[in-house]
Amino acid sequence: MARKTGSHAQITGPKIRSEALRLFARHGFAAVSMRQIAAAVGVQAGALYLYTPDKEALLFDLLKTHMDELLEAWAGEPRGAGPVEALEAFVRFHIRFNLSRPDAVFLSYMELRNLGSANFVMIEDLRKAYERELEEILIAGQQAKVFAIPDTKLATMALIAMLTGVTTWFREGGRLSQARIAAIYWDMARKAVGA
Amino acid sequence: MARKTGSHAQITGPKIRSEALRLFARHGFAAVSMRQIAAAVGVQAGALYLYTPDKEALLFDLLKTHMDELLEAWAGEPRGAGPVEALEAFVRFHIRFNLSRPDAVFLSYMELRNLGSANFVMIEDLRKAYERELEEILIAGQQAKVFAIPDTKLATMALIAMLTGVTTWFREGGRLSQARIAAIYWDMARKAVGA
DNA sequence: GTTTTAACTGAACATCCGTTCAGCGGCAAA
DNA sequence: TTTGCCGCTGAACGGATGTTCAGTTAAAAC
Repeated sequence: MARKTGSHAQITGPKIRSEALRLFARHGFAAVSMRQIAAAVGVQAGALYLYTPDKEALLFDLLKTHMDELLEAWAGEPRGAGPVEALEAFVRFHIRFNLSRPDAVFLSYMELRNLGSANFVMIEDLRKAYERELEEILIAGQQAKVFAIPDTKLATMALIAMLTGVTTWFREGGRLSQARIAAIYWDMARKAVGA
Repeated sequence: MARKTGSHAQITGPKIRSEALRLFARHGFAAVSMRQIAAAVGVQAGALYLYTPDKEALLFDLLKTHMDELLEAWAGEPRGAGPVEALEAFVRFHIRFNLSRPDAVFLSYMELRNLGSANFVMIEDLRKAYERELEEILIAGQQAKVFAIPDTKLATMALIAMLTGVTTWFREGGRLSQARIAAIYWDMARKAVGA
């Protein structure tokens, strides 16, 4: 046997990435074998190597794509005039974006350690760039005296950790809607920075 | 060769747990082999099975011990009279305890998925019990009208995520001392709940 | 000084791992 | 109708995996 009916290159590639993402997020990078991914795609293990040079590159591709999309989406996000409006935009954006990609968020926070050092640094830098976006909002608000923050760096890490945590417990169709959750988190974030 | 000079049972057991904890936290449960743990301990792989029935039981033991110690330490922690004082005690305790055991904290949040369902539920229940401790403080403060929280359950998750996040970036000897960090986080937590 | 026992070795088990590659079937262009 | 090649198979590679166990030795018990 060889290729099944029809041409599949433009289906198989994306499907490998989506199945790998799902499996890595569920069981962890090291716990998922190339054969498991292949089986989920409906293909033999060898075929995966037409789309990725090796297993780590597959993980890196998923993480890099996620971070690129995150930064690009935030860059295209409308935000208000002042620091308070900018912070509200960031809070709502972060929750909305992360809840739309729970698997990728989980991977980004858990599986960085499975990357070689060069790849690790690349993802780490993208993450720092994103954190810097929030910190600049906090610094602007601090200078405009609309925020009261003892340390903008710590506040950045605290807020991001708080917001990202939503992905660990949120379930679609739960007690609260996504909009309600975002409103509550914005309320807490606003108070936390003294605005 | 067999046993080296001296009796080692009371050394080897704890050493297996501490080395396994370190390696699991660094590389992930699935990525660490029994032979790697054995090598770190200074023993052959087969000897590990005198101390644990299998690899998953070793992970479970680490997680269970961590959660037990966490709950026990909090139970023995002095806390003030009112909800505000209790929240301050919780914030400072959580940061101090988690920073003293970064590997175990990391494991607890990342490797639950490698547990069988029975073991998973046990650890999950202990975690819920700990979260409940915080929520009860928030509920008490809400009723006493010293806190202004839209939703105590969400506030619980938000605060714990914020506080636990410290372990992901804190490095001994960094820009800020642990006491200063705890003070800043307490400031933000207090504001976030409207106290 | 002898026996017992606790602590560990080292080899073996079947199975799985990531990765490579010669070959083949189905499709499109000529 | 033939040719060429894209997308994939299926087997194979060396090595690693978790786990078991008969055997061995140092120390403890008598």
